[in-house]
Amino acid sequence: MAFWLFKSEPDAWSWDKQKAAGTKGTEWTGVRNYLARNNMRAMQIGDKGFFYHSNEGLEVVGIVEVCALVHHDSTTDDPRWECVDIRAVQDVPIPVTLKDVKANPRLEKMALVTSMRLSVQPVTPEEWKEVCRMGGLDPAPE
DNA sequence: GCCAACGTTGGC
DNA sequence: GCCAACGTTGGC
Repeated sequence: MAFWLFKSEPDAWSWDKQKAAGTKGTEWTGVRNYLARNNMRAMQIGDKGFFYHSNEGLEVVGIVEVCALVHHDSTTDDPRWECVDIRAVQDVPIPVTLKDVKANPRLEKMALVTSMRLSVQPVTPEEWKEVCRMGGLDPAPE
């Protein structure tokens, strides 16, 4: 199983809305970046991800799970753009802020720091465990 | 609201 | 195929 990080501006799509979408989940639409799309192409059912609020909050607020493999993004006619479906799994009890991530030497290589603008990012198992620990989720959900 | 970083577009 | 111009993202 692989780990990921999904970025969203709370104004556009917040963690509350994601949770309200329930276990059926929602399409992660609107990605118009090849690298981000390729990350979604690599996702498997059951892969876990962090839900990160950009612009406002700047923190990891929840855990999500991939519940549908990549398929065409219904919000565009352009066949290049695809998306997966994700569903909320649980809150992160203590949201992990970008500041916290930057201040932690074990997370200095995290894409959140090094590839600031990438909206769908891979997360290593080590980073996953560390962010979960910081977020008050211990042991980390497998 | 500003601006740096970076991805994309388009002229050559 | 290069690279300058442009647009967008996202932290501050």
